[in-house]
Amino acid sequence: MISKKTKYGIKALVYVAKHKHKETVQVSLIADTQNISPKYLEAIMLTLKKAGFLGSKKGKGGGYYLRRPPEDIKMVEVMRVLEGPVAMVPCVSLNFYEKCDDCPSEDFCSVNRLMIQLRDSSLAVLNKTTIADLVV
Amino acid sequence: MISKKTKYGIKALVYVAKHKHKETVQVSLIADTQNISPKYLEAIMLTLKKAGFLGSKKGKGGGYYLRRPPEDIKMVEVMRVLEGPVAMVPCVSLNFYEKCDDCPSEDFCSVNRLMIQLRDSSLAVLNKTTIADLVV
DNA sequence: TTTAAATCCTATAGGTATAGTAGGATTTAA
DNA sequence: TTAAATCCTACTATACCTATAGGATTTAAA
Repeated sequence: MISKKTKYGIKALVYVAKHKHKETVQVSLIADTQNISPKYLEAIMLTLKKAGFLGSKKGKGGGYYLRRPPEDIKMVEVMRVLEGPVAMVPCVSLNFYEKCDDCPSEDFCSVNRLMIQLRDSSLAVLNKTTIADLVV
Repeated sequence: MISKKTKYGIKALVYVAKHKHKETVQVSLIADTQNISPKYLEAIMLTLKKAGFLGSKKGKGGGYYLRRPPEDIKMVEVMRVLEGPVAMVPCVSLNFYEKCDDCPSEDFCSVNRLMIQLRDSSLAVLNKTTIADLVV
């Protein structure tokens, strides 16, 4: 299960992507139309900005805009920023690798190989899908 | 990320599957060899028993055994029992469906379609893999 | 110059799930 | 009778999620 943070973040990115390049979109507008808690969404937008997906303009008439063309933003990047690793165990994560405390060797771990397959099947989807694909 | 419960549960099933049919395997042995907290594993084994994967024998010389041939136990069943839904959002779950509070319509939800693709790619892996495949 | 609108930032709280632990009840082979 | 094993209930500690609160800062426009 993905977190609401991830779900909200994707919805917000798609919403912003529907607007013209550099046209600012306010958090309050996104929150209203997408049924998201405004303050919570604020924090999510900050995260997406720090990750480089969004730019912002402060003050009256300000808001957020996409910094990259939507067709260039792969969902795998978005997921890693919002949700974390694509892999379901740290020991098969490409970007967030960690050794398991309980496994003496990954080569002989029964779970390991299954998780690699799941990771790769998810990566295939997330690598070929972009924000532009989610804009209807 | 899957829970340790799921990881431990899979390892335990695979461990039991390596033994002869109806030969009992003790929780303490699995816990020792797989580096799992014995009491925690106890609870997991109970879950797997109630789900029909394992049978048990109480008392001295007792333990757990597989109730079904390992090549008949699909990983998708195991995952659903231990981890819950395969889908990453309830609104695309086949076995644990729930409507989203925030979405007025699933047809127009940008997240929905991506999550269906992720679900199906995971299902493809989990449907074709069995416990027997994880036994080396 | 003032005001309102907007992002930005920190701290905190409440709820829930995870990963156990504790202690005993029950069953069974030897 | 004893020891070994599953079975069962209840509890705890920690971390994470989902916000909320309150303000600081910046900016356009009146």
